[in-house]
Amino acid sequence: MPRAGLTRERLVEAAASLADEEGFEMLTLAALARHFDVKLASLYSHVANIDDLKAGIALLALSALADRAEEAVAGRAGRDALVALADAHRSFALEHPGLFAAARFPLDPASAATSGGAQISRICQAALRAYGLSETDRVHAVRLIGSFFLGFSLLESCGSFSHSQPEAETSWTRSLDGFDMLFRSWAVA
Amino acid sequence: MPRAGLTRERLVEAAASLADEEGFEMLTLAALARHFDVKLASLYSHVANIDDLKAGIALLALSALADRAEEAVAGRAGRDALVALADAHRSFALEHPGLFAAARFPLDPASAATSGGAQISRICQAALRAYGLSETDRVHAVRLIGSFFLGFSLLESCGSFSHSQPEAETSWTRSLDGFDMLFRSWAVA
DNA sequence: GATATTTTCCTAATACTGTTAGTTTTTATG
DNA sequence: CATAAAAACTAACAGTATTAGGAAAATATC
Repeated sequence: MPRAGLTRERLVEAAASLADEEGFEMLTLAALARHFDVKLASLYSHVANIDDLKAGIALLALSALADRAEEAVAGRAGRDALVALADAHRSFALEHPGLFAAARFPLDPASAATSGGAQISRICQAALRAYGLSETDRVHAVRLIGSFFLGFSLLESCGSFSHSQPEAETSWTRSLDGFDMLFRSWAVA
Repeated sequence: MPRAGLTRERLVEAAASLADEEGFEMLTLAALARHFDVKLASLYSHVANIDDLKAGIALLALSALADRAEEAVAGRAGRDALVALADAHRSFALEHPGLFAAARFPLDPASAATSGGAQISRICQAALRAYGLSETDRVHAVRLIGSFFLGFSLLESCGSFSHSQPEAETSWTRSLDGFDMLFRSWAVA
């Protein structure tokens, strides 16, 4: 029998696609093996176990989100940068629910520190620079919008907003306008 | 052999405790059966399957959170009500991580509509009444703070804030002060 | 109180998933 | 070509969820 040509990278990428299609919770080594038409135990030459695979997807997801965020804020400042950053997060969550879920898989501190997560934090910091906030207020602002992006995306994608008027979209832009105003009011003289 | 005296209610409550101790993801029918010193299959006289059990925990969690929220806002208005409501959410998330996770288990529309979730939404609406917002702005405000409460609690409990200064607590109160200011600026004349 | 009935709990069996150990087969290297 | 390394396999085991059907306890009925 010819070899399947498996690779840790190919496995992680295929698993990421499966997660987007079927849900990160539904992801299973057995399903991944079936996808490559390979026996389940064969995967263990490339990943240590299922948590290792999931950590790989998490890193991929954080990296992809960081790329989007970086491109979104490039050449923008102030309100424009804030809105672009926000939309990058939200569209990522809506287009890649599996990756978005994977991004919250718990990582060991070492991987976390060098992951796209830390990168995203820096990008957010930079995106808010034009507001001229103090050091600590910029941290508060990053945590505020990060929490909001995450919470809103979660609630929207599980349908929490779909049974009341108005559209989720409207609340999104209204909130972002509010944050813009708030951060301008936080600005130091 | 004497009977164990199982009940759907006892099962759901014990499972909720297990979820708080070991994590909602780690919850298993087998572990629950061991807890009651009963065979696994015996549980099926009281719950339909594991999703049914999880849905039961979700309803319990939403109801418990609604109770906390209701008590928190009682007799308070404006900023006081907002902060009390926020702290009720955050303390619930920190004290009951398993229940907090369970509260996001997907429910069928029928259960969801009569669950504590809908109740919490109404409590939030009421808590913001003193700001004198328009109908739609009150919906936006509820969605905004709901997203923030959820996102912040998630990030805090997975340690996202613990590797940078200042304390998460500080960002929490700073953000709530910001929301108070924002909603006052949204108020109609 | 004896009998019938319902409910609870059990045993047994099946189907998945994840994991490890050890073996064969392919590929790369000298 | 011979040999070593890596990839994929077979086989086995443990854990979880689920269903079917049986025994026994609690409950209802006469």
